[in-house]
Amino acid sequence: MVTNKKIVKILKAVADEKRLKMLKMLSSSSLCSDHFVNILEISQPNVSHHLKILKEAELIDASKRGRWIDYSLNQKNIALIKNEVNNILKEYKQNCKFAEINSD
Amino acid sequence: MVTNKKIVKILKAVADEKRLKMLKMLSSSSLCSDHFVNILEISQPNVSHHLKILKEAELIDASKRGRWIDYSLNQKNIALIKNEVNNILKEYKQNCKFAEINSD
DNA sequence: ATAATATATAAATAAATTTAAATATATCAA
DNA sequence: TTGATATATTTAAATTTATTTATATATTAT
Repeated sequence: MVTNKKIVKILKAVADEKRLKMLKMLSSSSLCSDHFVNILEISQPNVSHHLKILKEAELIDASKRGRWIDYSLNQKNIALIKNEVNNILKEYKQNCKFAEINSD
Repeated sequence: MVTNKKIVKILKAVADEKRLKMLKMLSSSSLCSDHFVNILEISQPNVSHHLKILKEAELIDASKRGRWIDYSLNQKNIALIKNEVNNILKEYKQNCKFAEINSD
């Protein structure tokens, strides 16, 4: 079961121009952090920070390959969030209980 | 055409626990601001502020009825954002051009 | 071992967001 | 008109998030 808090965490992770671009970049192939540095033209620690947020939201996976770390989309969780967004606005359509909506 | 900025604005509007609850509440019927005050147990000016953010993201509509204002989901834009979220992670799957991803 | 490279972490600062408190506006009812 | 109600706006304070700068860790190549 996915809590409201978790969904908000995921949505917050996506709701950022740079991270949205990073996710789009990852949709074509897995990438290392220096790709983001070069293409988005932001500092390496900044990229590292944004990657951390995406990791903590479990939207991406990291796998070490020698000196490099390959980042890739976590397809399972991506599917999950798509599903959640699709449902957000219909799950309470019927038999709506406000008490339930207002829980965490 | 929907810009990246616009999508991020919408995602930011949704990426908040209170606003997410408000949207869920609105999925069953249109409501006035005091419903949110009572059910979410937050102050009236705070509700007003969150409603403004949802309005500016064009996720909800407001229609005046005497002393009250009825808020309702803007179904057109809700559909839009669902669609965008669904597409975010597949639109660049093929023939991905990073220059394009990194534009606004 | 040493130097170079890829990434992470920490600390400091800047910027954005959220909340609270006070006040304003608009409408209705008496 | 006066008082009550629904909502909005403004300002300030608190909190969270993003960015920068400096430094650390881990791996590889020489």
